Amino acid sequence: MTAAVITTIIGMGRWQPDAMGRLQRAALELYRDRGYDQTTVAEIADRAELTERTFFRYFADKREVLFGGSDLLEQRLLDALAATDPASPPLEQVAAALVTAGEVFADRATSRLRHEVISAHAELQERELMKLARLGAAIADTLRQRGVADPLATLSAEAGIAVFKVAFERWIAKAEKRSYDVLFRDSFAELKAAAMN
Amino acid sequence: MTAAVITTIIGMGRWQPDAMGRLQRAALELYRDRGYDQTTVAEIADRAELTERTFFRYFADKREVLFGGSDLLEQRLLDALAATDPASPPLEQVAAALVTAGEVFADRATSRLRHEVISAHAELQERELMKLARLGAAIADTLRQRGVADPLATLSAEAGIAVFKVAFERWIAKAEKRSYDVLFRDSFAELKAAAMN
DNA sequence: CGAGTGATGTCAGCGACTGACATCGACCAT
DNA sequence: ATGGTCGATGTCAGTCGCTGACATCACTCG
Repeated sequence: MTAAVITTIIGMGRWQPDAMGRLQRAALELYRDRGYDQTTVAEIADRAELTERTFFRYFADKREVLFGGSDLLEQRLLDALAATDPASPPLEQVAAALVTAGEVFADRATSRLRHEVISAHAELQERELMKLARLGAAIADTLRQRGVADPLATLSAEAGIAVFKVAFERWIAKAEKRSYDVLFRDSFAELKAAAMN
Repeated sequence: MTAAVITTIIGMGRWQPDAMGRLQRAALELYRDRGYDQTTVAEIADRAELTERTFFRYFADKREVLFGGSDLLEQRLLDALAATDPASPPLEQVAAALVTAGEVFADRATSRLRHEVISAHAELQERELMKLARLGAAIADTLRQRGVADPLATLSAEAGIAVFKVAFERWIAKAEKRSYDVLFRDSFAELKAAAMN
């Protein structure tokens, strides 16, 4: 392990370092430049100086290469949720956790580029929706473990995800300057206002 | 056209009638019995006494064959939304429309079967999430056309969809006897309560 | 020094999906 | 009636996503 780290740092091992990262960058560039469906996995692998077979060892399919960060987001989110006051209203717990989890986002320009690529292709949107749904399910699970009954647990999780989607879209909108947490809190306040009638 | 209808009714045309319906039924049965990924499109086509090529003329891909009703749902939903009071709070408009749109659901047993098949396969869940996302986008568009500003329009649509998902899942839960509209209204009330803190 | 390991490559194959073209009853105009 | 058009289907060949089985070979460790 130590030796592996050293060869990674020095970059003189049998293989060039960071194969996964090379694949991710190659894919993002090609998807951006030629479009998702005009790009073959073989081309991605070529650009990363690897083979198609190796691509599929790192990523389950052609879409997954764009969603490397979602495990990290989920972990951060669940940690943040665990740190909230279990006595506070569930929706407030979820909102607080979603604010905290925003720390893991890459810089705005990168997030914007990635989101543009995803928005341009239905298959990629489907995968993104799936990641968010998993996130919602994980939140709901945690709430249930904390004693929140259904349907409140599921509803709080789903509503939180809805606010998250809106806040994230606002955050990467052109010319938007406000920070993610400001936008999230604003969107959350708007949801509460909308629900009070 | 008249002749086409007659041959369809009598069923003596050059081809057996209702090719699309035969494909849908064959697919649902095979997905249920052998699982989605153990079923090939060629097998579905065979059971429907058609060819693979014809399958792909009716459905864009192997998943889409399970989602024939979603255009109808969207149409019904937008009609219902147009019929609500534009002066009422947007979230109330959305909720009212989602109650009405529930009329298009097939009987509970069929919905349950279809949902079981979908729940068993991630690829199918992705497609379902995409359909719901499109529904949400259509709702938000209509609200904006009616003068509702963003982010309120998007938030109302997304929150409505969240309630819909929860209500639908409850509706098809084992042993559930209450009607969809009762469950929707109950879930909606729960969301409002959750947001009032 | 030899055995084992792990990241990668090679190869063959299946199945989803597509474009181009063929078929052939039904329908229509003359 | 006759010929021409049309529309739903079939045939065929090909590309690409994805997988299992097996090979390679620098590196590591005993």
